Amino acid sequence: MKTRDKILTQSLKLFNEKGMAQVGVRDIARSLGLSPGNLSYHFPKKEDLILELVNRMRAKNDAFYQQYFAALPSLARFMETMRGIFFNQYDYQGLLIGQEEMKRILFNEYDYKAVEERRKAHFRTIFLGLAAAGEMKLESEDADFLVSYMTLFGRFWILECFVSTPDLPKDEAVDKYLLLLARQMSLFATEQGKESLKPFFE
Amino acid sequence: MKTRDKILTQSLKLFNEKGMAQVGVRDIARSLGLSPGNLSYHFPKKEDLILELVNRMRAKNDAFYQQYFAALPSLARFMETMRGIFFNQYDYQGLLIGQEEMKRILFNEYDYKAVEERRKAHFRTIFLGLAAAGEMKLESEDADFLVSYMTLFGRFWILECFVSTPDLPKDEAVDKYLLLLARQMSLFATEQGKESLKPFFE
DNA sequence: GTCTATACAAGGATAGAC
DNA sequence: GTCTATCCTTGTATAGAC
Repeated sequence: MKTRDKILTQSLKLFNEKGMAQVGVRDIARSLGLSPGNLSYHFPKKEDLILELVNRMRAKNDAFYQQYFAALPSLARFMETMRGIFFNQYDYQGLLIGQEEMKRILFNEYDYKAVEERRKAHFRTIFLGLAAAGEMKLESEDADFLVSYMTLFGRFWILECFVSTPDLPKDEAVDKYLLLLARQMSLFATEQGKESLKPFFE
Repeated sequence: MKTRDKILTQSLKLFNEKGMAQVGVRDIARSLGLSPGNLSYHFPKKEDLILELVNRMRAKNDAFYQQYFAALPSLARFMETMRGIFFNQYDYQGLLIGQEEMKRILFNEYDYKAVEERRKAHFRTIFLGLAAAGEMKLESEDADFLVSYMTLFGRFWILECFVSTPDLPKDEAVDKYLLLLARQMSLFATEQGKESLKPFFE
């Protein structure tokens, strides 16, 4: 394993354990038996390290969405997709919980407005697809409402999880919030859609 | 105005503008024409300053809830209460956006598990009261579901707001998320309850 | 009680030797 | 690619003036 990869793996581990702000570059270097300067060689700024981790997390999330769009839409497949994403978010929890630092870093790096627009359009496509497939019944402004719900819930379920129940194991945590998501979806599901959601209520 | 109050007011202003982590004790002192040591006299640790601000925010929130419980429950009055609280949260945005630091500070200071339990019980009381008053129709696990929704939404609407639309003015921001809340409530509202919610859809 | 001056430790970052 | 030495900023603490 290359030093660069070792640094990334170890950093994520430490960030997940103590939070990004609580882990210094010296901590990371020491825990790998490297000099702080060496770490600076691979990642000039702590920010560069974090950004690389963010990109890896995003790549995995994107893969899940691509998988979803590769076959016919159903609420069951939507929920499976979100399950994969929730687990992925859990694995990168350290990045998602340091909101403040994250926000600053991402705002500098990306055109964040465009990213947000894509994010919204993305979910809108998913929900309209589910309606077209007969899984959901969406009237006038229901799609907008669900998109707003999903962007907030999909981003902050993990923060809520670690704030309100810090000791909940990974599987239980994901199941708990997937169940909440399924309940919300079922409020707009057709009979067919409710059938599709059944496995998530057991 | 006493120095102590000046410090609190100015700190909140700076925290709201740049975030807690980006504002140092020296920044606060300089912007008030004080020495850093003087600030240390009034608040030995930055944490003490933040905790005092948190307590002020909580006191205001509590006042809104007390007002709600002082009269008969209705969805209209519930929404009015949340409006007051949302505005208050907006005014203290700097505290609520620095999640990571906040979490660490609060976990050290309070029995956070107990606080979370009270928070949940609190919303449960509100929703069961609304059901008893004929404003909502709650079946088997609907109350649990709404409590989970409300704790997450009530805590993170403001983060979502500043992440996804950083430039939205205060009034529009609060209206936007109150509307989302009203939509969610209306999914469980009786005819009477829907009537009560009408003003929030205009 | 209120404030200034100052010192110290820890963190991010960089320059330059090997 | 790796290391040492060094700089600057930040949170924190304290001695001592008024």
